[in-house]
Amino acid sequence: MPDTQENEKQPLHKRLLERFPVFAALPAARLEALLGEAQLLRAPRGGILFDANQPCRGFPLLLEGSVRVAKTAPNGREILLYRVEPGQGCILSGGCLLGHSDYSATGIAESDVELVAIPPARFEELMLGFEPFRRFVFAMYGERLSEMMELVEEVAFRRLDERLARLLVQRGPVIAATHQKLADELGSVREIVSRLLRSFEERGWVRLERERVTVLDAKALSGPQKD
Amino acid sequence: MPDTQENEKQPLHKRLLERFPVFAALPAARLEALLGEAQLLRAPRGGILFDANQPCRGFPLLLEGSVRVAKTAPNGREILLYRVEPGQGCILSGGCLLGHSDYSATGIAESDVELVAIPPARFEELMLGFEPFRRFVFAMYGERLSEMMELVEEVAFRRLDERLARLLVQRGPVIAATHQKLADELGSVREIVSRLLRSFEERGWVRLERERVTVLDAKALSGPQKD
DNA sequence: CGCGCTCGGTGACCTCGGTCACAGACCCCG
DNA sequence: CGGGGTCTGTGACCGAGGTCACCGAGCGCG
Repeated sequence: MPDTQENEKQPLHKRLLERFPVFAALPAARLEALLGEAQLLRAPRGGILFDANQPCRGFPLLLEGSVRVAKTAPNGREILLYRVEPGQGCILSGGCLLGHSDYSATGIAESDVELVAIPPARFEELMLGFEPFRRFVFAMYGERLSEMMELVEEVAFRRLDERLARLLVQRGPVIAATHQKLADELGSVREIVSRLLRSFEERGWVRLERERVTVLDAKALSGPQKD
Repeated sequence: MPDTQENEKQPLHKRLLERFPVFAALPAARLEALLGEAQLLRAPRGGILFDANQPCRGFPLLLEGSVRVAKTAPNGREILLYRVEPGQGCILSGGCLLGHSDYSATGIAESDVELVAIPPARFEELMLGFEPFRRFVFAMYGERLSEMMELVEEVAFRRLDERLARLLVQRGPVIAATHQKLADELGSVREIVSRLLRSFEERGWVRLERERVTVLDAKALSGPQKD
């Protein structure tokens, strides 16, 4: 089946399927047509993919890299809402394609990013006529929604040390990030994060180096923060 | 109970269309079939419609009353995520129907509630074959999602006095609720809400009576809270 | 090498919001 | 009318976390 007619398309075709197995069920002809109209976009690390109050021009499917979707406060503080990873689409775009409103958050490339943007008309058509894709998009919505609800709960009720600890644990044994970046995930400020990290270090739970945090005792970090 | 169905069905048919005009486009036969399988449910004020970690048995369309969807913290504090009003469906249910996960929040009837529950199979079928409904559900998702994102921002960055003030303004000139209930919307506690309300009253922005807050100066409330 | 930048550490200080403990105030109802 | 619930007002206290100011350590680079 894989007859190459155009040099560029075939690898893309493959990569898309790799990241989005849902398209395997799409008849070859339609997939071909889809890829013909979709554009492959790249953005460098730090590039702004979308911003509050911008319309959007296509539904993005992420192939490579990761996108940070965050809210920014007037005073410069930020909070991470969620990350878009390869194999996921950006849900916000979906909402704004299907509907009405503009983006209400900012999307920044955390690393160099490659994505396929499906033009609105094609997206509509897919949603309409390709059930697996619809299911895929729906599942994503559902997931994001409950993530957001979790996040609300966390921000409303959990203390910052707990939240930081959880962040460290779930982001693996070695985190390469400045304290500022960690603060920007939590919606806090650098000094506080530094302070807490320091206190974790004093208890032997982590090791601190420049731009790097190493988790030494995940269990203690996960446990209750009383002292 | 379901042998009076003939009597019940006709008004129900009408009421559903009234609240959910989207069904006007559904062929009469299919609507008939749908209503045949759907159940009309009622719950008294205060009834728990769903709870964290419960599966769900149908997609609810709210006809009457309002449902409070909230997260509860172990220590008893609560925060309102959103309200479901007549003419809306409960989005969480959608996610959990289409997918996987259980509820991650609690739904409580704020007043006596009437809803039509569409069984999963019918819901699937509607989503699949009835484009306006699909669009309706999608739009709801998008809307809730951005509401949740707003809420995250608000909880993370706004002070409680601002949030309370906004709540009062947007809930109309007269709010009939205990301070405790207001606190439960904001994710705070009674004493603090009382304190803030008192301070609003001292500035002449509201009038306080038992179980009632009257907004006197919406503009001042909306304005910056500095002083 | 020395300059300048980014990153991290720290202490003083403040404020918002939560906690506790009560005391009236209001209200329904027996 | 009296008494027990619910609602609200309040004061003392405290702790988490934000703000400010500043410094020093590491690092890249001409």
